[in-house]
Amino acid sequence: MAKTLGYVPNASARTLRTSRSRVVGVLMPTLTNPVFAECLEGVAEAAHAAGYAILPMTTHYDATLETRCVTLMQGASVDGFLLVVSNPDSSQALRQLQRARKPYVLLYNRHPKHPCVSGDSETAVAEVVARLVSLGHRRLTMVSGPMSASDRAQQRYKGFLHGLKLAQMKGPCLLEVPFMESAVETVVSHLKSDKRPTALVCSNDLLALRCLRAAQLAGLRVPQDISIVGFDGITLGLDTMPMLTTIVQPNHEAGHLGVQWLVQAIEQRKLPTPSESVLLAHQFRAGESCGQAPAAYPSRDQPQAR
Amino acid sequence: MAKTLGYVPNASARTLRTSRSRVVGVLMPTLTNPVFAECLEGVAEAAHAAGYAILPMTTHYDATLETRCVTLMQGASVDGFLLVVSNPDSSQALRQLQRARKPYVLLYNRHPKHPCVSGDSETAVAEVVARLVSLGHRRLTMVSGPMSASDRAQQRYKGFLHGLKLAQMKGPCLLEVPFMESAVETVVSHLKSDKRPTALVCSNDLLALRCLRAAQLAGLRVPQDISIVGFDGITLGLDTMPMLTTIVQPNHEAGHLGVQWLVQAIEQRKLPTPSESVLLAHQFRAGESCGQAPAAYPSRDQPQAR
DNA sequence: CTGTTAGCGCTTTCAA
DNA sequence: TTGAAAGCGCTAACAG
Repeated sequence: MAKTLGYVPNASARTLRTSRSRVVGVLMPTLTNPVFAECLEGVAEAAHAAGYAILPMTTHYDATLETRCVTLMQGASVDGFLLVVSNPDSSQALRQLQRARKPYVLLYNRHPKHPCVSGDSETAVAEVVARLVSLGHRRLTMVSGPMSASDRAQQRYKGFLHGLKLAQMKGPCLLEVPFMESAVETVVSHLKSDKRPTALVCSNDLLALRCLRAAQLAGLRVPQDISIVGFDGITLGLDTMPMLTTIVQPNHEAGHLGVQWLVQAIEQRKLPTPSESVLLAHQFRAGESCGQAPAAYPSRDQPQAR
Repeated sequence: MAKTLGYVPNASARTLRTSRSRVVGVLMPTLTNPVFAECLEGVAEAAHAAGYAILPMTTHYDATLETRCVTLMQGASVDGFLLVVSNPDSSQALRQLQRARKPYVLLYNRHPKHPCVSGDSETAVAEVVARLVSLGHRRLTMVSGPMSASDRAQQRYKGFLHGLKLAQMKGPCLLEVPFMESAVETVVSHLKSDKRPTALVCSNDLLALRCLRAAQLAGLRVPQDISIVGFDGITLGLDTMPMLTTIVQPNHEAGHLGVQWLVQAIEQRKLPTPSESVLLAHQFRAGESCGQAPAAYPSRDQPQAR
């Protein structure tokens, strides 16, 4: 028969017969954070290139939902999973996948007992701290979302502590702000306190953007009065004023790699192993939100010449 | 037999038998624009609630890709389509769907011959223009992405023209900036020109954020020296400094409605019809980027007291 | 009303 | 090398 005729193989029949769906499930906390949206685009591209479809779901950082979604995806008989979980250690969803011996790869999470594609957040933040210190900053605050909701926040905080220690500075200051709401006010009041920091290290770019606003609301100029550094490298950070200084992670690429690894595993009928985990290189983007520490100690009590 | 036992029906077998996959294809220009990401979340939620999975793809405003993706999705035998196309009028992909008599619903697009869930961009922009005029603005520029890439841009521009006409103003000024790159510089030089506008009406929020930066680079204070209004109501606009004035569209809800309509059509085995198209109400968010027109004509040649 | 059966379109196996 | 046939798990139709 002429195959020039528009013949399209029936995916369901194939799946039924081979018990392989050529679909990978993708679980992310949210798409509202451009980091994940960008990564998902990468995933979609790579999956498509490999002849796979994707089934994406979002969990809003809710571990219960994670489990529910994974169950749902299993029902849809996906061939493998790409996940960003809240906490690999305690994740019920991951345990479920391990029990079922389903291939999966974690994105952004980093954990010795799971196959992960991630950046080295800890080192990156430590480097940023060193950079800030060399610019004369002595009072740093880390601004973070809820630690419990994300192992990345934890790692980044660890990096912060590490950086401080290397610089032989003490009194780590952590500002943990609630999720979406009122972050700005919290930061503003922190910045109005007596011994405010000269630099904010933010655990992600979305938070950093809010800090940019908070600083200005507090009457501080960025970067003259206070430096602000983000983490993630979302494209939007390029258009803020001042342009956000941040650590850029290859979001797109992370998606690509995750898919490639997972697909390869699926086709070879083996599980991705933790030992093959990939660390992606981060990159510092100078931006404009970060500068020399103000000459005077950043307080009203003792103005002081250079 | 005990159904308490973990029985999970096999989706492929069911699809094969019933020739219904319970999957809807979702086509969007990009996920990097939070508007679409938010909408996709709405779609995902509603689809899940209705027992459907989604298959999302992005086209990057490329009509050729639109067609290719739709073909791909047909191959995956999705039951229906949710699409944001560049231009419904000329869309090859839509023609293909019509020929195949596949149920589909357009999101954000607005066209009399297609089933659409959209906002009334035209009216909304005209209202904004009226608002600006009542604040004393007489020189407005519309900043838009490539008109050809999106019917929304066209409608918004139409609204702009309409608004100007109602206010009996002439000399519509349009600044069409290239896609991602260099938008900022283009705007900066526009703002440095002799008779610069006192207000920028942006065809979307992402562009408005760039204008915020451009204005400041041009040495203008927002909103004292220039007002800037966006369109879309992305969450990020709440955290800029000044907070973005914009028209908020119910992105989440648009996704919900689209899914509900589509699913209903699928289950009743009929096609969504253009006549049932839904117009969603927009909402004005005052923000902080918009104010009274500067007392003096906005130029260096004649400073002038209030 | 309950239980049995044919067949959806594909792949894989086995016979010719 | 090519071709026929079985069967994946489900649902719809039909018989008991």
